[in-house]
Amino acid sequence: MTFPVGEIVASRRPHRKDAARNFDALLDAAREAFAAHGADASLEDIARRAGVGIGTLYRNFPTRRALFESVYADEVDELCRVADEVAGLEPWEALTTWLRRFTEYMVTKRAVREALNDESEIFQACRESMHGAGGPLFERAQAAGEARKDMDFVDLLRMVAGITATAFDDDAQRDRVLAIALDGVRTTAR
Amino acid sequence: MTFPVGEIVASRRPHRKDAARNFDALLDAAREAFAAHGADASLEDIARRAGVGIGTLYRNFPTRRALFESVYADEVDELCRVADEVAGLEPWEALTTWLRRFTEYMVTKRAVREALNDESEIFQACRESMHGAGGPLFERAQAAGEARKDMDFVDLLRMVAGITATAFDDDAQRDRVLAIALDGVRTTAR
DNA sequence: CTTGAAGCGGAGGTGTGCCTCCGCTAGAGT
DNA sequence: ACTCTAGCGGAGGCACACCTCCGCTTCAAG
Repeated sequence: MTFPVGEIVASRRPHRKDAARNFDALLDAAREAFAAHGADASLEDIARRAGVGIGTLYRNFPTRRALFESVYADEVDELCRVADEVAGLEPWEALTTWLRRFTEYMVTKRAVREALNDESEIFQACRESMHGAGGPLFERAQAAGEARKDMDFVDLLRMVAGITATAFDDDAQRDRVLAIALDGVRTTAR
Repeated sequence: MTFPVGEIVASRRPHRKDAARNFDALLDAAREAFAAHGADASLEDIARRAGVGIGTLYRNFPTRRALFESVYADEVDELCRVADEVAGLEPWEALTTWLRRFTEYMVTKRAVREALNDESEIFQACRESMHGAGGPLFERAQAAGEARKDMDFVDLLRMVAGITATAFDDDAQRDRVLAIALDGVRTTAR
């Protein structure tokens, strides 16, 4: 089941044309900055890259946390949408396709984790939302005898998250390593 | 084969008693700080925790990089020693035992990676040294038919490194996930 | 015990990021 | 076209980390 976390962000988007444009530019710049510099990207730098003044950043996102949450919620929303899209594929195929998209999401997630030590409301909602979206894919694979039964969805996400967070020599190596680990998941059901 | 990277650090250790004590305290404090705060741990904070003035830190480690390298080299040295110790165990057992120690080392490594974008001499030496130590363990497991042959030692390290770098709910979960991924490595040789 | 030099520590100058505040700009409703 | 208000931007005060420099301390060799 998909829960529209993204709407939380959408509802904060200003109505005036210029303001809305700035809002979007800030989110984009922030996503990039978090991917590149992690949790301690400079807010002033984000504003600069978005082509707006620092004041505008603070008006839209009063705290550092608010900015993180918005970028994060946006990403989760996209992830839920993908889960719906792959619903028609074969069980194992659907799961791995979704996991591939999940790895991209992890770039943002890592920065958020770093920044938000304690659990915020949105963070909690996103977690639930994501589990609601991806969990069934995994359970379907288990039911089809394609995934081992002595692990749960959280274990799987942690594994994939970890592997894709490291620096690899090239994409080929990352895919190879991920495939090997997934072989462990596929190992005849126990 | 073990290459004594640690001696590079040992050779920099001052001779005077108080100076040597400070040197050690700084390395300890730095290791802790890097583990806790990553690459951007405050040098002033490290000096404070070590109970020395900031000047003393800079005398021993003129640049941020020098401090990172020393902590890192120390850790690698330890890792090489462990590789020798497990040489007597069964192939698979030896490999996994060493990998367990490797996961601890990763905490330091991650901070170093963050800090040292470009490749330094010591960094290179450490990599070689570590491969010299751990590589044979993996090859022995491959030869014994305990590890798949369509991956190399670097792939394995990346996988383990990634998995152990993520935050887990508890140690049990981390061990479980790591075991599953290693099942993928063990999968009947191809 | 004496003494010289190796080593100590932290004050202080510089840079950078955080966040607030307020005079100015430009969109939207009439 | 006019207005009025939501929204803009960036100057500036504060905090903190980096790194240098130099007068004081303490080790250890003779």
